[in-house]
Amino acid sequence: MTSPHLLERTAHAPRRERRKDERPAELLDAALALFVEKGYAATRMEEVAARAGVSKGTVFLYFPSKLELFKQVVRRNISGRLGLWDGRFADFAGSSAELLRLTMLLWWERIGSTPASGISKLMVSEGQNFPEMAEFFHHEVIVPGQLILHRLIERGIERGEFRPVCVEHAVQGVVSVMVFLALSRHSPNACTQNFMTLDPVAYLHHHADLIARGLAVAPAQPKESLR
Amino acid sequence: MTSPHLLERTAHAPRRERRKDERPAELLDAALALFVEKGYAATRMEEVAARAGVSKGTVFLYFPSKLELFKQVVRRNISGRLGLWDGRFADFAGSSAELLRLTMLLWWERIGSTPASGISKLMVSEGQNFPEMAEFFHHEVIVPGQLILHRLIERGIERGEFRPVCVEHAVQGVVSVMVFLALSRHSPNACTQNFMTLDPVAYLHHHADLIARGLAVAPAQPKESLR
DNA sequence: TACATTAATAACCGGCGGGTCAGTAAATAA
DNA sequence: TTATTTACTGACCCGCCGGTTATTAATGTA
Repeated sequence: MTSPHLLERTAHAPRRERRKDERPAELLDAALALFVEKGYAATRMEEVAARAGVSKGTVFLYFPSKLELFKQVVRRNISGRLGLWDGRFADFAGSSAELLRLTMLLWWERIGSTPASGISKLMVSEGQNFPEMAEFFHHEVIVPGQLILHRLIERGIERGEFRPVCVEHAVQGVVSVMVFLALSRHSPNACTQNFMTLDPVAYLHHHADLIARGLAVAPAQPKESLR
Repeated sequence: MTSPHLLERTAHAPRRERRKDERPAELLDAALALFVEKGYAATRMEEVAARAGVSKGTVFLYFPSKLELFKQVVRRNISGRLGLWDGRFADFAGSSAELLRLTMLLWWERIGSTPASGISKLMVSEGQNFPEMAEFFHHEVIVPGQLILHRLIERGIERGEFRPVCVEHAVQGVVSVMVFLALSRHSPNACTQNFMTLDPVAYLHHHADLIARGLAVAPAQPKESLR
């Protein structure tokens, strides 16, 4: 008997297409979706290939290893977009509190609300098992990302808008808000059916207010420093 | 050359010990430690055996499969300890707010502060990939655990201490506090070097206050209902 | 010492999955 | 049309790991 899929295929599409330029992006998108959906270790290279409509061998034609594929995914979806913020800082005229709010909302728009936010969960759950992956993520995302926030807080202090708090702690506070939001979006029914049903944007506004108020130089009553 | 470890072994201990009674507990402890440390999928049965000082075959002598081993770990460390709370409810004389605080602190003492809390993270990160595991955890831990909290909240309402809020939502609020605490303890340097350095007990007291205050029947000003 | 029982072992099996490579066919050139 | 290049394929390799089993030795009994 003749193979049935061959008949089917020849009817409408060539079983082999040569599209060198589009492949990498398609593979990276497929990989991101699967990494977020199933985790790094549990995602098989053949699945990535299948979702991109290609054979397993082709994946290794464009990416030398699974780890390298992951790194490119991170670059494409996170590190590569970190430059967005740099531009905003130089010519921003408003208050640092507004800049902080803008930063958090921009993060949500460009990263948090996209599948890319699933990578955070991935680092939490599998970073331990793949040291090289964790290290890469650290100096490719964590360090530059915190640098952006660091400069933001310092800007506020220098302009006399924020109290001279420990910058590291303040950065920590901002990061934890975003991390928690990212995590909650990618744990379907973790330990209780989706334990964060509230509106993410409202959540961010709320914490932007909270942090800005906590950092503001002597607003109302003397409060403990934000940690 | 003769095998060095053989010489070593014969010097001080029999390479084979028959201790039928102690093995299961030792294996379960080893398994818990490794599951929490490396995750379920990444933990190899041979590692479990090694940590318990036994060969791989012995593990399967006591537990028919990896999944069953996991289930026993959950029973030993979580479900099996859930009965602790039942006793407290019948003869407890104090206020429901105090009972809530007691419940949360007891959770911390018996589960949260022990390695068992790592299982929560495990469910978040791998539940998706192991449906049977997730289902087991759900009706072995989630359901009975939430039932305890459910009865606690209802007790408060019936006694006129709490407002007649949606019980499910209130339960959700309590659970999320404990889940977050458990998660933060088992993500070494996730996305920012240990992003929760504060004292867990203080954290629980703080939220116990917060929730009790939020549930209290008309305390000061009319506030939005706890969600 | 002889023997039975059985806890524990270690060699083994089979499927899976990351990675390889000889070959195939789609584009381009001659 | 023929020849050349190369994007793409799929069969294959091999190490890993969950699970099995034949064998071994520790213990109890007499």
